Amino acid sequence: MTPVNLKSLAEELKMSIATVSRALRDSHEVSEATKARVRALAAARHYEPNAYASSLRRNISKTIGVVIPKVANHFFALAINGIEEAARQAGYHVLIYLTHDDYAREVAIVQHLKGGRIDGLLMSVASGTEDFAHIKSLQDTNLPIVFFDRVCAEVATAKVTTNDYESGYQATEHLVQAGCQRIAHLLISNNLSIGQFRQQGYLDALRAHGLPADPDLVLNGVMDNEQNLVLIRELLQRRPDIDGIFASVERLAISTYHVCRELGRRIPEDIKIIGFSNLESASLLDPPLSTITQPAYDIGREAAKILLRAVEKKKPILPGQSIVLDSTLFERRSTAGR
Amino acid sequence: MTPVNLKSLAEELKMSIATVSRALRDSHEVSEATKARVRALAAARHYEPNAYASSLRRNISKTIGVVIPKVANHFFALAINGIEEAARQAGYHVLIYLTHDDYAREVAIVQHLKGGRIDGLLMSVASGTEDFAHIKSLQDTNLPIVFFDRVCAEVATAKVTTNDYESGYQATEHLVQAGCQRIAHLLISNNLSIGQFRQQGYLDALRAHGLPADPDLVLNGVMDNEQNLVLIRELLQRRPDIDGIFASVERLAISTYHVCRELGRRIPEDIKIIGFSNLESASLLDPPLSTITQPAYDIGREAAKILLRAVEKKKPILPGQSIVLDSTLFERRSTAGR
DNA sequence: TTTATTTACGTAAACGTTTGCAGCAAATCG
DNA sequence: CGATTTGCTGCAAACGTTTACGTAAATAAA
Repeated sequence: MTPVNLKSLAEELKMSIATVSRALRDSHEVSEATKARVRALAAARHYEPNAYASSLRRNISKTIGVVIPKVANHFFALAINGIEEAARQAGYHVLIYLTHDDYAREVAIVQHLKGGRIDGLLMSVASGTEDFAHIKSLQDTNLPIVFFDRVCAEVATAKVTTNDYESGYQATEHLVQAGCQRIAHLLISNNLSIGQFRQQGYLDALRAHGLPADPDLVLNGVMDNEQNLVLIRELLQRRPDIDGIFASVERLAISTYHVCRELGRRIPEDIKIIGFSNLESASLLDPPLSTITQPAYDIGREAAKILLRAVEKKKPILPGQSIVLDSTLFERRSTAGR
Repeated sequence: MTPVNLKSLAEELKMSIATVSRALRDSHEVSEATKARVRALAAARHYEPNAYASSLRRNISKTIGVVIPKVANHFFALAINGIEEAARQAGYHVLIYLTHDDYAREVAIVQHLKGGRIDGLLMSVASGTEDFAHIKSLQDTNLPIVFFDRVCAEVATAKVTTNDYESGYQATEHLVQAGCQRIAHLLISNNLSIGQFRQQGYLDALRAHGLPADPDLVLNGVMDNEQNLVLIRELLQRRPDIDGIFASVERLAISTYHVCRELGRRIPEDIKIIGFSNLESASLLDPPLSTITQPAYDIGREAAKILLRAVEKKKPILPGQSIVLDSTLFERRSTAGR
């Protein structure tokens, strides 16, 4: 089967390649009559322009990259959903890369992206990432970057986040008002900025309500879920006075449920739990889990919009374009008052 | 900043572009000495080959496409995870497209992919798709395609699925053995082949255990979740004799939980439920949900492997390469016997 | 020594598209 | 009526890479 490209169309129409190209791009330099002829044949032959030739020539790929830690996670899945929606509307394609929260993988991926494959990048950094040279170096190639959720403070660009400090404060206050006196905070990898904000909200809420801030009650989770089960079990056994748990990460809330079941701690009678989560089934858990839920879809969509706007206008992205969206606290039985 | 490409490297090294290119591709036509020099400079300049120029020239993009209905769904999220893993290992990139189970979108996406942007396609068809001309037409361009989970029988290629018939049979039998006499089957869009297989397994299991097959007990769900709640409520009210539910789709199982809660039906005392699901938190639901769980990650990975093997060897994919993986039945309290 | 073979590199033509420039007719203006 | 503009089209050069082919020198074979 002879390939269908500008050349073959031009030959069949007995005009030059240039005219065919212009006609298809709806250039004003082409008469309506020839445009119609060209379009008709292009449609008949199911012509699709070669994306790579076009990208090479125009130095524009109509593709954005998304680098995230994982996809099997409601938050990121919803975010991708929003990103894909915004990209599709703008006629962009979406390349996806998973770091699995591994610094080395993140570096390799970012380096690879310098090949000019994408016009812009959306990123949520790996929890293990402490050095940002790879990202800065990518930005130096004039590639627009927008961070979402797990942002990187050292890189000057727009960030789309949620009100993590306030959410941490609210969650803690919610537990206090439900009657908790000893509230633990479970978070992951405190070098992530969001973890720090939530932790600060937690601390300030404790202080505001006259509760002591006990470092022993702050647990830094790890990547491995089995290990987290052990850590949480140790914590609950070492400190039987804990009567409230604020989990900054969905996984840790789930793990806490498992440990409580194992140890025979009743939720919410013995211990109350609230966690960051985008679980659809939170209300069906036993007991229904109180959550702080981030607007994940909107985060993805807004981040993509900012990025695409910059890409289209070829303007640099300024930190001033950052957006902070509000999370929502859903009160359910896991924090029911006495 | 002057661009770093083969030309600039060649100039600096005072050799031809061809030699630089060959050196970087480790061609045997280049001496080790010059290879070393080239590699050193390339590394120093952080050279990354232009992906589009390379793709254009070699007619190979090192990119595969993934077209799925949605991503905010455990099954597909895990599948993507497997796909990305296999792709990364083989040095491939992953473009993602969501159809939202919309036929028109699927057609548009597939048509768009004819631009030569990808070397191969992984696909799980939209539930609304009944005509497969768009897919066949894409396959006619010699693009290798592998289906997974929601396959398309009309297109001759490899498919990666689970043992849906057996799973439907087992799930139904499991309910029978737990004491159910009137078992309903909730599925979505019966034109999907997987739905048909599961339905057949359901019917055969009923017959094998001497239970009548009542068409009134088979509910075809729709896209809209709110609407499904209404349908399920109607069914349970119209047929109070229903004492078992086999949900072919995770969402329908969740909706059933909500309806049961609303109607005051106790699970598992009044009604037992088992559903296809990849919910990590199934065991934490109230009550824990018995599930048939598909090996989603493996499905994605195996599908990607088949595809990539064909892409690399430039060989067509034969239906004979299809794989059927086994799902696992997890027995939990929602189907506890009397 | 002559001839064949190997090694290492350069030349230049592709891949399909976009676009500055030129050309050429018809239309408009001075 | 000549000069200029306007509308449409073609020519050809890019974009950065890969690779068939050519070639010169070095080595091996005769």
